Amino acid sequence: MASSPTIYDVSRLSGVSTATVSRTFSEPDRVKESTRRKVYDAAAVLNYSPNAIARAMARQRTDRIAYIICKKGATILDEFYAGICEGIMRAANRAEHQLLVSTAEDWRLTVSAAESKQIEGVILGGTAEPALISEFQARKVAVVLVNNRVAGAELPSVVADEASGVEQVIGHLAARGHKKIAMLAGRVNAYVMSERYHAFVDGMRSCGLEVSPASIRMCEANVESTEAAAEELLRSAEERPTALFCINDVAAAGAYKAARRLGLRIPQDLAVVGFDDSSICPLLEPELTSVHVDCRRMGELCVERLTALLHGEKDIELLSTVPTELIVRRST
Amino acid sequence: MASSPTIYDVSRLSGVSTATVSRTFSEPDRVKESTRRKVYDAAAVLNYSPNAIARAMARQRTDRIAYIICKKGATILDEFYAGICEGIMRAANRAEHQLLVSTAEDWRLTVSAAESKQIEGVILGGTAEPALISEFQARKVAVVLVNNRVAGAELPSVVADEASGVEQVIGHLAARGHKKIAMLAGRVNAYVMSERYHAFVDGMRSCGLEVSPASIRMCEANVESTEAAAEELLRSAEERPTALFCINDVAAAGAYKAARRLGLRIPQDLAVVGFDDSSICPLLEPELTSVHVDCRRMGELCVERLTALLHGEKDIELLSTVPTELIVRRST
DNA sequence: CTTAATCATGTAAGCGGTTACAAAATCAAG
DNA sequence: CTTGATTTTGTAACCGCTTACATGATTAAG
Repeated sequence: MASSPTIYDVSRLSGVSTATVSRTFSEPDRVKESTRRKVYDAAAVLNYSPNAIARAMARQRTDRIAYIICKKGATILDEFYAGICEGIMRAANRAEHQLLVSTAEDWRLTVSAAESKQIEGVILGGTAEPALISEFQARKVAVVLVNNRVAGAELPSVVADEASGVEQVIGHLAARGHKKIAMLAGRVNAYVMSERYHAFVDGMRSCGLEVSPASIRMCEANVESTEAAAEELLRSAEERPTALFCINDVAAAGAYKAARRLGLRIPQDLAVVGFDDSSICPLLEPELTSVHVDCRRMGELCVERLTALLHGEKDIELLSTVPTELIVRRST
Repeated sequence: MASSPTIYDVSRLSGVSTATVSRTFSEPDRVKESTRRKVYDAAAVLNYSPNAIARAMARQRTDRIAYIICKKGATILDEFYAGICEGIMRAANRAEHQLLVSTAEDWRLTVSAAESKQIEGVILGGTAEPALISEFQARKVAVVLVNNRVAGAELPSVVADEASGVEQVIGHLAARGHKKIAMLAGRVNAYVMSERYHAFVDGMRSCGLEVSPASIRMCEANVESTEAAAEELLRSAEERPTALFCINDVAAAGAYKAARRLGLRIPQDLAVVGFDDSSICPLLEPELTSVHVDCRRMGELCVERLTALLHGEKDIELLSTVPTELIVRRST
């Protein structure tokens, strides 16, 4: 760290007061053109740049936000949350926010860490514990949810347009003549799960297709579990579904395996659709049709909402929805 | 943020001086048991926790580090770098470091951001520009490299034991009777590329196997490119290789596609091995044999090295290697 | 019971900025 | 050339914590 030049050094060298130097850097318009030049020159000579810590201290404002991923097990490794993180990073950078990233292993710890680190706003990704949320609110930390909603709480949420995504899927399959469409509903996240589930049921109904209870299978969101569930589903004699809508791409990979084991060809015997359009889609064979979710955009929106909250703006949109788009590939 | 309680409030309520309160929180042993209790009690009543910013200001030490991913295009979305990030996050948390994550789109910006944000140490992931590194060094910011090495620079590097991983691959294939082993060398990262390449050549030699120039194909590290390259490689009549060592798992997925197109069965007609043991391995059909790299551990080691540097320790290990392990699955 | 050494605590001066307030400079109009 | 309004600059008091140094309390040794 050595001893970097301070505002005093710049003040001395440029011959103006420290107040003026300070103003030159934080509100350049409030200082006369000629002095501004002098200050900039001196700063350049000294290689000075303002100390963000001292500034935060004096301003009583840190411009610091955090992104906390609330999901057991996977964290930033989850491609979806990483995509959101990416968007948050970019936007935070532009808005000159400092970004701290962490996971919510233990919400007590998380809160106290946030407290001592003087975080002003927090973006909670995934299924945030209500206790965590209210703890933040009690401490006047601005909160934005992403990929989640909490009924009643007056919190801005950023989500994907799950309903539209699911509709597109069903529309696409129906247009291809599929009537028996089943759903493989891996348990990913309470909010997402529920959205996609209801959208599926509604979508089927509005297309005049039947939803038998047997056509929806719940399971864990890993390959083994989804493979087993898919196999059961495809085996259930009666009338084997001709298309399978999977709650996410990993579940679809499980379905692929089950299909292969049962000797079903994709897409001839069975159409498969995933969700998220993650990087595995083009790697699978055949390439997987999936619903694209612009998670970077979601991250950016989070920062926008948070910034609005921090600026005390009124009438902040409480629900921001990012469009989804079906990417048709060779699995349908 | 409201106005949180300060050390003065605690001082007043507990009846001791601010200095004692401060000591109670930063060096509890230097204060008598009974007063310590009083202070803790008062702090609990007020719900006080020390302000990290003020502390950093007074101590002239921020305990703040950054992880900068130096890779065009992909960033935290790259599973490998995300894994490292995960490890860094955990370790930084334990060491009570604040962690800032960013990408090095433009190294000038990156440096100046780091400067004003008072970062004490930085972990550079991937191929860091030499200019970036020396700029940090000039500013007395501790630097640790991960997944990269720079000749001559006296910087701690954390890498995976690529050589051993490649050896295990070749040993495994040789033991299964493969003689014609080819390499699909997608360009991932200068350091990694070069390590795996040389390890391949050396490993083949030491197993007494021949490396023809035609048996190594270079290409970009995406599916399309690797698929095309693999197809060419497998078509080159002469003597078709019976095993394919791919520089990473994505490249292996490309090889899968090429094999399928050519009607080659995996593993009967062609064995395929990847590298990184990423989450796609168990999703592919057949499941992909790959070299596991413990990237979380790499992240943790980075923080350990960085902490050592910051503590001014001497004799810091300049090269830390994380073991790799071949995970045999059904593709070989 | 001193005296010196040790331990525990208090006083107050920073750390590097910001900003309320006051003073000085500049400008426009009479 | 005044006068008042406006712009620009300076002075100095914080922001919340740490820590060098001084002081008071305690303990061990003589």
